Formats: sequence, C-alpha cells, structure tokens
Amino acid sequence: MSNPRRITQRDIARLARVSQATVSLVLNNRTDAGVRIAPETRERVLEVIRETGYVADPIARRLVDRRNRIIGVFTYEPVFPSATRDFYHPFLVGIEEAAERLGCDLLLFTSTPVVDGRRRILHEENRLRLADGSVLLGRHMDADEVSKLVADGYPIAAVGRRDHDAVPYVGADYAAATAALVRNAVALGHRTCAYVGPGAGAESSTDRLRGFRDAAGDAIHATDVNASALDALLAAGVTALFVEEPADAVALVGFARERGLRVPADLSVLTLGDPVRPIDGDPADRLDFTGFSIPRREMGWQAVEVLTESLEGAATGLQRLLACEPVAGTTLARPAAH
Amino acid sequence: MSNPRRITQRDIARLARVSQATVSLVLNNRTDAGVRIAPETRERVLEVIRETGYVADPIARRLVDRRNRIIGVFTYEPVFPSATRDFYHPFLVGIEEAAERLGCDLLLFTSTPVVDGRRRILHEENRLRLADGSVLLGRHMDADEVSKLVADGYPIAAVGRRDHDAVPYVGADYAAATAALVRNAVALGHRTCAYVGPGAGAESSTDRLRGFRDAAGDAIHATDVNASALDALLAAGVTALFVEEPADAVALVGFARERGLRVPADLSVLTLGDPVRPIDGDPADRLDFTGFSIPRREMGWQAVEVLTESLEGAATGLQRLLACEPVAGTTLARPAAH
DNA sequence: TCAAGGCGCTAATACGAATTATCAAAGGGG
DNA sequence: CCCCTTTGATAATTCGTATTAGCGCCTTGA
Repeated sequence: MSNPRRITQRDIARLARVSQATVSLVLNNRTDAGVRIAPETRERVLEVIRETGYVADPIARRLVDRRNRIIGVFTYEPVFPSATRDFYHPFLVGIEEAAERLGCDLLLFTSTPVVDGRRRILHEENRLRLADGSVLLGRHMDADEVSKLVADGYPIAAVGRRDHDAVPYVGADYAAATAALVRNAVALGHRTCAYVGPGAGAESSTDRLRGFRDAAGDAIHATDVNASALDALLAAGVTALFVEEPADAVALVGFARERGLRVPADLSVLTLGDPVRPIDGDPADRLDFTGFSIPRREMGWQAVEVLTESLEGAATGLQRLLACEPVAGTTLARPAAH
Repeated sequence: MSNPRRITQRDIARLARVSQATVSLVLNNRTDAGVRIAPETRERVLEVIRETGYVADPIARRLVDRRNRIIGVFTYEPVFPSATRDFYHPFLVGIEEAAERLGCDLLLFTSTPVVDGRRRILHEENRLRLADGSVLLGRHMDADEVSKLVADGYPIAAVGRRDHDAVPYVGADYAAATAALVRNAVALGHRTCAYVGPGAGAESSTDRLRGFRDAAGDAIHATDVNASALDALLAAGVTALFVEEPADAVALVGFARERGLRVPADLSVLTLGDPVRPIDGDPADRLDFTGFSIPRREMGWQAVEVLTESLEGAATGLQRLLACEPVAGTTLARPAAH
C-alpha cells in the first residue's frame, strides 16, 4: 500500500513535450509582456493537464511566496473546554468567519504547555512561527511576553485593548460604555454610585473603572463581593451598583434581597459586560440586567482583519476600539426618594 | 514596519557559525551512524534557536516529507458557530485534549470553501497536506471524497463509523445501544414499537435502524414528524416510540399531549442520542428522556489516537466502536393494559 | 546580405529544510 | 613517517513550483 507519487509539473511537461517552466506559465495563464506561449502549445499542455487531473501542489506554491496562509490562535485558557468557554466562544466564531473569508486556516496552539491553569506563549518549544501571525485571546496577557513578541517582529493582533504602545488590537470601548451607563443612572437621579470589580490588572478592568470615574460624581470603588461589602456600600448611601462581572451581580442581588431590598426599586444593579464566569442558580429566575454587551464576534472578526493588514505592511489603523451594545434590561430605576 | 522575513535555518547557521545542514541535523536530533555533532556545537546551535524562537517552516518541511506535528480538523459544518455547535462541541473537546497530550497543534481547515452550507474537502487549493493527517467530523460525509483521500494515501480518522472498508474511524455503537433500549421496552411489555428517524443516509442513522430491527418484534419505521404521522402510528397500535433526534421527540410528545395522551403512561417516547438540532421551548418543562447518550468526547479523543496510530504505521485496531451510555430518564413505562 | 528585433520556449535559480556523499583534521599503530 | 580510522562538519542535491534571463530561429528593412 505504498502511496503513488503525486503528479508534478515535470510529469506534465514530459507528456506534453515541453519544459516544466512552460507548464507553470500555462497554468498561471501568464500573458505579461515577455511571456508568450503559442496557442497550440498551450492547448497541448492544457489537454494533458485535463487528462491527468493534475492540480498544483499548494504547499510547494506557498514555499515560493513565503506566506503560509495560516493564522495562529493563542488562547490563555484552553479553547474548547472549561467554564469560560461560553464567554470565549463568540470571539472564536468571529475569528473563524474572518479566516474563512480570507481563505486562511486556523492553527490552535494546543501544544502549548499549561502552567497554573494558564498557557505560556513563549516556551522553548513554541511553534508560533508555524503561522504567519497570531491572534491573542484572553483577559490577562503577560505584558512581557507580548512585548517580546512585538520586539521580535512577530505579527500579532490582540483581542482586547493592550496598554503596550505598539500592539495591534481590537478592543471594546469599555470606558465609553461604562460612562454612558453611569450618565443614564445619574440622569435618573442616582447621586452615589459604586463600581464593583477589580478595576486593575487587565486593561478591560482599568478601562471600566476609568469610564466610571469620568462619569460618576461621587465615585466609590469596591472589590469584594460579599454580604458585608454590600452593607458597607449601602451605609455609604449607594443607590446604584455597577458590577463588572454578571456572576457577581447575581450574588449581590441575592445579598440585597436577603436584606429585604428590592431590585431595582431600592437598589439598581447594572452589569458591565457579558459573563466570564458561569452564573449559578436557576436560569429561570435570573434577572435581566441593565448594562451592555461586548461585540465579541465583531472583535474576533476585526482582530483577524487587523492581523492581516499588519502582515500586508499597513502601519495605521491597527488599534481599534469598538462600541459596546447597550442592554436595556430591568435592573435600573429611579432611586427611592429618601 | 516592513514585513519581517521569516527566520530560516540559514540565519541560525550564520549566528551559530555553522552550516545550514548542521542546524538541520541538530534540530532533528539525528544521531544515526555517520552523523556526529560535537556537544558544544550542538549546544551553541540550540542556544541560538532558543534565543530566536525559531521553528521549522511547516511548508518547506512538508516538501521533503516529514512530520509537522499538526493534526488537521475538517468539519463539514463550520466549527464554532451555528445551531449544531452544542452537538459538535464535545467532540472538539476530546480532540483538543488528545492533541494537547500528544504535543500536537490543531489546524482547522477554515480555508475550505463552503458550498450549499457544507464544506468540500477536495477543492483545487486544498491544503490538507499541511497536516500530518486529519480528523473528519460531521454526520454526512461525501463518500467519494473520503474514498479519494484513502486512495491517495492521505491519513484520516473519521469520527463516526464509515461504511467504506478502509477508513479508520471511531464510532458509537448505535446498533447495540438502540437494540438494548428496545429490549428494555419489550421486557416491560411493549409489543409494537416504532422507529422515527431517517434510517438512511448517514451511517449513524442506518445503524440505529438496524439495531432497532434486530431487537423489535413488530418493526415499524416512520420518517415524518407531524401530528398525522403520530396518528398513523397510534392507529397501528404503537406503544413506544424510538426517536432518533431529541428535537423530534419533543415535538412528538407535544402532539401526543394535544391528543390527551400522557407520556409515558399512555405512550413511551425514547431518544437515540444527543440533540443535533437545538430544542425549542422552555427548558424548564423539558422531559427527561429515556435513551442513551453518545460518548462524544471520548470519540474525539480516540479519533486522534487512531489517526496517530495509523501515522505510525499500525494496520489494525483502526476501526473502533464505543458503547453509548444508557440514560435512565422518565419517559419509558409499562404500556397501558388495553 | 546583414543587423535589428519579434517570437516561442527553456535553462537556471530561488524558496526552506532534509539528506547523502564527501572532505579535512586529528589520533593511533606499526 | 606513512597509512588507516575516527570525528566533526559541510557542499551539493532533493522536493514542486514560480520567475527571469536569455537562446535560437525567423522575419523585416535598408
């Protein structure tokens, strides 16, 4: 069961009594100045090609133009499994669609070792160079690693804004979306708002906090999510919570209800994006939070676009912020008159 | 920001003050008789490779025909998006896990053109040869395409049994699982059972029908899923429905209830696998169907295993059928005494 | 009759990595 | 001092395709 050698241009050339170069020229239909093939010769070659069903080996073709048409996808979490898959899935949908449109294949770096539940890009056996460039996905990215990649001239596009100057990215405009939400709340009469979330670490967190501070008059920032943290906020006169992570919002609503508070009548609770962590509890009695959603699919799509543009040598328009979609929801109301 | 040329072995060679050939030898860890590299030279080369993050170009490598440690994944439907993603997802989880364990990367053939909502493997610019071999995923596979791949000596492993003699696959034993279900029903007193599903086309459908026929005494086969089809079955004295697709089972239960029938008291309804089509309606009042589930993750896992074994030259054990897991459920009961 | 130029095609080379044959230098034995 | 062996590395070639320079032949014009 040895596999028959693939038919090559040399074979075609022999059968058509021409040179391999002529076959290539005919095949590529070259008619530039300086390249001429007699119609009868061309026909003879085409005839042999038809008879043999020859198709050019795409691999050898790529060797010549030095582009593999492979786009790498690096995720800091495993792609398919894991609790956060629902969050990352839409990004991948966008990436896949864009790759398909561009005629590129996607290489998932599954060979990357996982340390402490996270992947390291730059390990000794990294195979990044298999791809023409890579899309980077994940909330937390090691800034050093990213810098090193950029410094090495390895083409990347991050999904999500990155602080590093020179990194091409497609991010969501969390600052603007958060600020807009806060202004809505203020317009309804809320005077004391609180931001609940890390507010540091990932760019997506700092951006939200920044947007919050820009728009909120009396700006309170809490990081803990538990009953006593809520008590402290309430004691400070907070009437609206802006919660980074919906799972935390659900928990806070629970604590509020335990205290006999109604949402949103007594306390407004807004979310700042889609759930990264899965949400516990019965989906049936889940609140329809007021907040915004992240244009994840579009971000994936455009990240591939940005990557290919940087491969083409474009130097501008490689950092983009997309607007988030407001979600009306039912968890924002006028604060109770006190 | 010009496009940085890819690093080549020649570059490594220059930096390490050796020849390109030496770099190749070190890289492939060649120690055959006749090939010797001084430890210090080897170390010098490896050091440069580490510094530069060099990886052999998969394209050039394939030209001289060596392994890439890349496993191709070809799906007849788009991988990430679409209504059927929930069905395919577990297969991918298994594939990814196996790839990670083997230290291989996954190449998703997104470059494949989609025609009529389905992908074609063998188009003129197909890039299958980028991968060492490929896992094929999807209910319906073009038999001609698969035959051609096998004939060409391209290593593949299908997820799901394939009729073609020589195709390595990891399938689910639908026949046995279906037969076991039917025997349970018969033991409970059901005399007239019906199979509802295509029963033809994909191997997975013919297998289920075969298992059904083997075990059912009075074998009725229906393909339509609507109210009048149900009436016809009931008129024929059917007391248990074996439905290939859970979404159809849900619909049939709906029709039965409209007729005042209770499930399972008046009619048992069993399912033959996990939902390929998404199920409409409120998840809250969804029935817990008796039936079986498909070991999807395990199938994906073993498909990669089978593929690598066939790459290693193994000629046996390349066709496997895995048992399906019975699901007790609540939709099977003794038939009403008439 | 001969230079100029058009035409049709081919030889040669590049692309990046793997492999084989070969070669230079060093060491050992007689 | 010569021959032979071992060691360590390299030049040259291969894979299949694309590209370019240029080679003969033929026509044309003066």
